[in-house]
Amino acid sequence: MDKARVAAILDEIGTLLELQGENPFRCNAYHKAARTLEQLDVNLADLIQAGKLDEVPGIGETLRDKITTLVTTGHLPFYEELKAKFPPGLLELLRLPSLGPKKVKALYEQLGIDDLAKLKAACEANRVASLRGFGAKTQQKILEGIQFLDQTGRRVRLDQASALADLLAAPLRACPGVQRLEVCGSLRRRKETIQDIDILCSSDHPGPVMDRFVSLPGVLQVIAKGETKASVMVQGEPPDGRPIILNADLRVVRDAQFPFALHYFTGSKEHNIAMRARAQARGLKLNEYELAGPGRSVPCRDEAELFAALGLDWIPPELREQTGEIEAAEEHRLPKLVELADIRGVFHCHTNWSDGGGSIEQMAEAARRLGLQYLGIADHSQSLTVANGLSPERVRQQHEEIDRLNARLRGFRLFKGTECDILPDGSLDFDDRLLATFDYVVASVHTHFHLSEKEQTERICRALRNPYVTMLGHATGRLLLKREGYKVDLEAVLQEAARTGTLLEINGHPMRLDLDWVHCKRAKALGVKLVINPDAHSPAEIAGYRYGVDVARRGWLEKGDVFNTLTAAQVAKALAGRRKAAGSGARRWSCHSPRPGCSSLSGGWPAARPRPPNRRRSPTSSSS
DNA sequence: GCCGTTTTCGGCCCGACTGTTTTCAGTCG
Repeated sequence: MDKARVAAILDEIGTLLELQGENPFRCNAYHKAARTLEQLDVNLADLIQAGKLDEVPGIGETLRDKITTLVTTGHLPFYEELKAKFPPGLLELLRLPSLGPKKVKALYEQLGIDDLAKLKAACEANRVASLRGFGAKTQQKILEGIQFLDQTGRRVRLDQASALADLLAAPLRACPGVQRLEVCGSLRRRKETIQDIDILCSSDHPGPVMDRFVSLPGVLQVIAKGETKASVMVQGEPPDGRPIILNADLRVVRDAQFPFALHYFTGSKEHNIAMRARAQARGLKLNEYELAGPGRSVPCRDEAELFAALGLDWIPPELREQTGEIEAAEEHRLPKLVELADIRGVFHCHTNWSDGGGSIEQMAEAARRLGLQYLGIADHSQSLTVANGLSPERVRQQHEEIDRLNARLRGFRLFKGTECDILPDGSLDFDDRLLATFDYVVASVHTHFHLSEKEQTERICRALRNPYVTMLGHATGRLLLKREGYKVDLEAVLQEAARTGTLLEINGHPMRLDLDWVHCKRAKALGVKLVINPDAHSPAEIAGYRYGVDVARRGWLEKGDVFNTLTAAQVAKALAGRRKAAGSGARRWSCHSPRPGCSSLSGGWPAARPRPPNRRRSPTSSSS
């Protein structure tokens, strides 16, 4: 059983124990262990094999044994017995706002309600309001919550939430008396999907900004409104035109409290708990209002001073996941994270030659307007007929057009690429002679998602061994909130990428954001270089690489870890060297030395070990 | 269920808000 599934089961155990009325700290231990496993950047089975699972913080003897049983046998009698005690629909009830384990338990025990349909019927028959601890308002909230769940799955994509948050924040900033205002929470940490928008502002007169907040356009319902805290349900229309509904919270504090509140409401929860513990170890108390000890308060003008007061460098919000950032900040070894402005070009872009919406020239103009120096054109390959994949003949025609454009464009460079399909057996959709005519090759899986993990992993690893493959596109094929990725042993893929010196793509398309930040961290540890691409299918989508930069930052990546922070000249040289080496059978990046300030690998970059020439030809590939 | 400069038992972050209650439990972040 894989890590993600184990984590999901532990989380569910925690919730079931809550429903059973167990000690909340025992329940929390399961939730915490689930989070820890999700963020673990090493292979779980390897950890068990090495007998080191209980060295992971938060995993003791009991959890070690349960996790080991799950991973090795695929079952856990404890979980199955616990689950059998409750009807399956009960967990669904917990997704409703204002319903926690205690209320769900009461509904089940007193009214026999064990799914959303029964709950809705009971509310409509006015049977819920009369229960002890419930009332007319709770009943109404439950009904509204059910309606809300029907409309949305509660989480939305980062780009959608960002757009909505900007719309909410702008008018609040302009409110009289507002001193500082920031969007906090998972949006500030740039998580891939978002459940709530948290807005924090400082003001000596909270009234006007609170009133403005609950009357903003798009507010469907005011869930709560006190003197300094309000919560609303708000509808927005992000750029893609599909309406989304989200919870948005506003907190107002005094300006002197702002840095503490900003830190507190940015999270993550685990990071905050560790910071509180750190304060406590120094005889201080840290909460959303202050850092204080007996009889004294430690004033801080901003977050940097707050971190400094606890002996830490300022930790960028993206790193605040309690995965070692506090220790790194203490030892002054936090990474200097890659920034949006470091990206000088992108490689994975489609044009109207395949399934894109813009011409090559329009794409180049859009890239240039974004301040990029170069753009790689990587249209689909021949077998992806549904996306109008290019035949070898059309590839040659496209190359002629790119040559013509390059002769005309001043101070901007187009690179010839392809997003070449990885066929089910791991061979590529174009033969090596044709592949050799591109500046670079993005190899991607677009079909046969159903293969077993072993087959899929072998398929991808075989593709990476093709010396003409420059980078692996969207490594898991996931579509956020829509489709799970295919089953693949990413650790094996990362190891193969390290061995072959293949770049790994961080797909910045906000619907994908693939690789996950956890795997970025692991890739870096293995010495794999990454490349941030927009997977753009229109000129407007090129800018989407910014979300890939967010993922890279969450994955602790620095400028030197990301291939497309190189200049056009450096990229041209690196790609040419790589192609030449591929032709001679020993692929190796030959390029400049890393720039000062970049984290570097040994020698040029990326440093691949030489490997045997590719002796295979794709059985299904066409000749050129 | 975990953990230990509070160390093998007892603490585990804690404050705002709501709704139901009549002083507080439950939920949320």
